[in-house]
Amino acid sequence: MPQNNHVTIRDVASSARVSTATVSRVISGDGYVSTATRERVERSIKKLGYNPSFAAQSLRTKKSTVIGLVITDIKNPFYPELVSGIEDEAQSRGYSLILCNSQEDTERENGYLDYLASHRTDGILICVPGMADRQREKLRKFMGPIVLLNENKVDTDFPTIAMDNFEGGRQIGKHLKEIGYKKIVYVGVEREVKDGLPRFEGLKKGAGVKVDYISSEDSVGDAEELVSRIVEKNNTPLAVVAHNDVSAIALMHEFMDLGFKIPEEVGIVGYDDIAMSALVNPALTTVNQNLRRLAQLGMNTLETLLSGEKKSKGLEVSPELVVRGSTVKSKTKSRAKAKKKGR
Amino acid sequence: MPQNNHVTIRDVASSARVSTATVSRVISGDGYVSTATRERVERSIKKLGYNPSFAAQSLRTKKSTVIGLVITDIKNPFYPELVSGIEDEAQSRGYSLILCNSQEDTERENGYLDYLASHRTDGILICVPGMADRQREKLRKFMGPIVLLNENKVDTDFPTIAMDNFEGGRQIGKHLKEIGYKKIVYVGVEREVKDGLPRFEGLKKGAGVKVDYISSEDSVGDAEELVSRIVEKNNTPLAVVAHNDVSAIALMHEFMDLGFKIPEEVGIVGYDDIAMSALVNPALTTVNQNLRRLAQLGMNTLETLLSGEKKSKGLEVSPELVVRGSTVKSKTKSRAKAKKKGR
DNA sequence: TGTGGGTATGGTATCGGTTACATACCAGGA
DNA sequence: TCCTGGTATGTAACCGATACCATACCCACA
Repeated sequence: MPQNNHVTIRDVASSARVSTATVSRVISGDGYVSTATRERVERSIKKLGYNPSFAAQSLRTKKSTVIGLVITDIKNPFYPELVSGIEDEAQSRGYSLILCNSQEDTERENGYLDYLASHRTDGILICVPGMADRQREKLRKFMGPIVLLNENKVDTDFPTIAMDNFEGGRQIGKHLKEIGYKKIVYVGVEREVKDGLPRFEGLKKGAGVKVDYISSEDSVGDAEELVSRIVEKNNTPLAVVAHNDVSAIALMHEFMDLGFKIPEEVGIVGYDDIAMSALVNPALTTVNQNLRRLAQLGMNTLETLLSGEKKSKGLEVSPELVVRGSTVKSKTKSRAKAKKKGR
Repeated sequence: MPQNNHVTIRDVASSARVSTATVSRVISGDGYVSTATRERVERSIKKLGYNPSFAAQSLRTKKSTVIGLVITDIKNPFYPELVSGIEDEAQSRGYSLILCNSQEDTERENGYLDYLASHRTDGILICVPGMADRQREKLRKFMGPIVLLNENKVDTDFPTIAMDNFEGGRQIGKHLKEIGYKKIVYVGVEREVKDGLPRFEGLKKGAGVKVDYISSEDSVGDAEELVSRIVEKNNTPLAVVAHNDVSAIALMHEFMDLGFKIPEEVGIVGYDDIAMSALVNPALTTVNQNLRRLAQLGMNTLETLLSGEKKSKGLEVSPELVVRGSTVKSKTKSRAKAKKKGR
């Protein structure tokens, strides 16, 4: 741990024999500075190892170049891809992120929102279903733009980047119809009806057949019980469409344990296209939500709002079906080899 | 977006008819304030919706209550658990996190370190193998404590929380020996020799038999090629120990594709115990690194350093073997039902 | 020669808190 | 009665940047 006291703009100024104003101009890059002076100042900065104080800058300019990202739980495999995308977008625009893991806890949400307000965070991205409703008042008080990600168009007046769940369902339905599944079961989670309903509707539309809706309380915990409920009422072949990949993988393995052949007797479809879906056997047919695009649109919207414009709201991201072995028997080895790096 | 100008401490002061000093005392909770005054001030704060400016506080006190967490890539399934744990620990101690996804890019590491310095971040947690070596100088310049997580004891003078890789390897070896595997192959990734070597040594020690070391460039990408190399040189039954779960799952499915029976002909062991490992079929035997504990120790160490103490360094976290179906045929259905919530 | 605009730089108030110091009151002990 | 120390509150300097304003120089053009 080196010298306790920081190098300030004054130190740089006196070292370069100019005023602090000039140093400030060099740093920010606007205003007039002669080339000779600029170079002298830059040398001093490097020599002294000067870093401008973010607190002082932020206090004076009332900008923080920090944005808050509120999610429910980073351990949920849906989020890392999104967080990573947003981090990239933010980084390239000169913003940094404060990560807020709300864990679906209203208290924590509250605390974080106060915290973000205190920090004069320039803006907030929220990807927590239903939070906008719960925290309506606090959000309204926040000065600065707020963008909701993956929120079903609710009655908020915040700009929203939605996912086209209907389209995702429709693509699944169309695919299953083409393969020839006559019997389709949709397994949804009660907490997620808002996303699930349009998917279910899209699925029916795309498949053109009747689709059963089975609802569970928890998406993974009771795979065993869910599967027994399904096989009790239906004959194979049938297709099972789950609300997310984790759930789909649990269901798939449960079916396999019971001796069902995948995909001949039971086809399985997930949602999200998490990394693992390409690695299980058979690999999972699923829907890629294009989170990269969600991240981009989210940051774009936030940035245009930041620059003062009143932005049109209501963008939507189209998902894309990814067909793998859990619905189609591959002739060759079609199981995707993920190119992810291990730790 | 409400009023553009923030409520300041002066607004509160005049509303409560006291000085700003008194309001400050109420907020910070130290110094003398009479009960009557305190209540009056608190009412004003609530009424006006006052949030102290973090920038002003931080500028004056030279503390930020923010710590930087540097990792390589949040998409790597190893990290979410760790990040989540650290976020919890930080939160409960009153700190917030700035998440730095370095993506193993030296440029980005550099940029982030400058950024953290500018922000007068109180401390830094680094969980990027090898980064301490690369960034030695920049880190030394940073005023404020730095703790390295999961770094093999290198020749740094930073406090380190290490993982006991030898012990993890030893537990795997002991387990495989008890089951009766005579032939063991360790698949490691070149970039990860530092973690891998002690594991390999522990594995030999625990198993008491010769162990082959096969090294690959990428932990997942070339599962097919790796498996063909393994089966070419070895007869079943054999056990394959991979450097991480993602890699192990890829290898396992490759073996299954080729018709090998798991675990009778080929036993598979991973490392990390990521969420998915309990959900694949057969479920993966692996080593839980106890990241929760790592997070706790990391934050503890950082906090004692923050409070000025010169802390002893060199803590170590013990891992724990988790036995599942990929090494032991389960009589009953032993596949763990993960209780994680889906999205 | 005077004027005006572009260029270069410095002086200093200001952002919104914290905190050292000063002030003042009150009670109890010498 | 005076002094001391605990309690309660106010005044104002300060943290480290930015940015408005002033100053000064140079050169071109009328």
